[in-house]
Amino acid sequence: MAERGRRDCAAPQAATCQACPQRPETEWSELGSEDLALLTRARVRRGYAAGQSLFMQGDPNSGLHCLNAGTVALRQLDESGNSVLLGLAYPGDVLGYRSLVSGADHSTSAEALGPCSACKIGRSTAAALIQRRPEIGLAFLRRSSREIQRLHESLVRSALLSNRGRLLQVMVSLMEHHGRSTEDGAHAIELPVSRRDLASMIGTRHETLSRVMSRLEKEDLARFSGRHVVIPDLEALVDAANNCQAA
Amino acid sequence: MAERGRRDCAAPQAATCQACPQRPETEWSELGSEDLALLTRARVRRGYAAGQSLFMQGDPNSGLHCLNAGTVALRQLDESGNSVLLGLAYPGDVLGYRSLVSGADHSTSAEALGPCSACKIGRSTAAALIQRRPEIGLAFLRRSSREIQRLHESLVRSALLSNRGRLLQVMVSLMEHHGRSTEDGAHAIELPVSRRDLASMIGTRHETLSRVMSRLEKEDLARFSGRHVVIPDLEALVDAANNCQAA
DNA sequence: CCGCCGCGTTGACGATCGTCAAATTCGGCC
DNA sequence: GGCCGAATTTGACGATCGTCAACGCGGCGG
Repeated sequence: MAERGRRDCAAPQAATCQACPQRPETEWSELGSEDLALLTRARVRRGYAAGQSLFMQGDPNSGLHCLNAGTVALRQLDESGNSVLLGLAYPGDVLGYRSLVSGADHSTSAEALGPCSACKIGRSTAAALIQRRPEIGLAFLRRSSREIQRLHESLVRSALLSNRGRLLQVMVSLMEHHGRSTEDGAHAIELPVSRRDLASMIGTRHETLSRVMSRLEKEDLARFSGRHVVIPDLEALVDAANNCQAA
Repeated sequence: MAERGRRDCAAPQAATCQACPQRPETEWSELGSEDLALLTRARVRRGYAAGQSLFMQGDPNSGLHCLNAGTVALRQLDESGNSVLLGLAYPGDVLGYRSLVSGADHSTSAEALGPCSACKIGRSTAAALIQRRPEIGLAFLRRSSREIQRLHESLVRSALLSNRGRLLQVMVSLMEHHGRSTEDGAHAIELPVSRRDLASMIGTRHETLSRVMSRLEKEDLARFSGRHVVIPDLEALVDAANNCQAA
C-alpha cells in the first residue's frame, strides 16, 4: 500500500510530530513530549495525488488523518450519486474524528484536490490517546463547535442569498487560502475546485454557475479564466457580497 | 428573574437529576450518584412561555440548558434581521455547550416554541464537571458529531432538491416528533412553527411556501389547515420525498 | 365594539433557474 | 502533434421563484 503517485506532495517531512509546523494548530498542541514521541512512532505519513481519496463515504473509520500540505475536499454523495462539496480542509486540519468517536462509518469522502500529504494515526492509537488525555477530546469538541458554526453560516447563506450572492460570499471566503494580491493592487484567486464542484458548493447547476460568472464579468467584479480569477476591485466585490439580498 | 408566564410548561418536576426521565439520553447518563447530587444542587429549573428565549444570539454564555419538556427553536439572524430556523431541540437535548467550550458568545438564539421547561446548569459548574469527568466532554463530542451530520444532510438537501422536495423531506422529519397516526390509517402533523419559520427552514419565502403547499394539496399528498396537517397516504409522501429530484 | 397589526393566502409579473441540446475548449495521453 | 473524453460555455424554453400588492382572518388592546 501507500503506493506513491508521481504527483504526491513533496513538502518537507518533519522528523517528529514535535517538530511538525502544523502542530500548534492541531489537537496535539498541548501534548507532552512523551505523548508526542508516541504519536511520532504511531503516525504513518503518506502522499496523495490529485483525485486520490484519504477515505471514502461508507468506509469504516480507520483512524485520524492529520493534514500536512495540500487542500482536501469533503464531499458527500446522495442516493442518486450527485456529489455535494461540503467543505475544504487545509494543513492543520484533522479529519476523521467524527466517525472515530461515533463508531459509525464515514459519512463523507475526503479527496485530495491537488498533491497532498497527511499523517495517519491508527484508530486504536488515536482512541487510546483521547482516552488518556481528556484535553484532546475537548480540543476536538472545540473544533467541531467551529465546524457547526461554519455550517450554520452556510445554511443561513443558502436560505437567504441568491446564487449570485452565494458565489460572491464563497469567493470572498476562498480568498483566505487561495487568494493573493497582484502588484497593481488587484487580487487573484486560484480556484481549487472544478466548476461542477463550485456549483455544488453554491447549491446550483454548473450551467447556472457559468451564467452567474458571466454576469459578474459583465459587471466588472471579476474575470474568470479556467481556474484563475482576477478581481480588479476587491472592495467592490466584498461590498457586493455583503449587500446582496435574497433571490 | 425566573418570572413565570401564565403558560409555562406544567410537566412534573423530577426531584433529582438522578430521577430525571431525560437523563439516559443526555451527557449525564454515565455520571455517578455523587456527581448527580452535585448536578441536582446546581441546576435551576425554569419554565418558559411560548416565544420566550432561553438565550439570545450575541449573549455571553451563562451555562448549559437541559431541555425537559417542550420544543425549542434554534434561530440565527443575519445582519439585515432576517431570521433562519436552523433546527429544533427536544427533551433530552442540551443547549449552549458550543459557546461554553469555545468561550465565544452564543451564535444562535434558543426560543421556546410552546410552553417549555429546562434546567440550567451554571457556567462554572458545567465547566468544572466537564473538566473533572472526561467522558462528559466525549459525550458532547458525540452530540456535536451527530449535529454536524444532520447539518451536512441539510446542506445536501438544500443543494440538490427543489423547494417542494425540501418541504417534503422536512415534513417527513417532523413526523418523528410532531406526527401521529389517526384511526383510519392516515397520519397527521401538528406543525410547531409558523409558515414564516417553516419557509426559512426550507430556504424560501413564505409566499412561495404557501404556493408549494397548495400544490401538495392539489396532488392529494397533504392537506394544510393552520398548523394542522393531514397526510392521507404517508407512503406516497415518503416516496415523493425520496424521488424528488433537483429543481 | 372597533381598529390595529401580524399572519396567511392569492394574483400578477419580471427575474432567475433547471433542463435539454449543441458547440467549444481544455487536459491528458498516445 | 493529434486524438479522445471530460469540462465548460452558450442557446432556447418551460418551470419555478421572488417581489409587490391586495385581501381575509384572528388576536389583542383601546
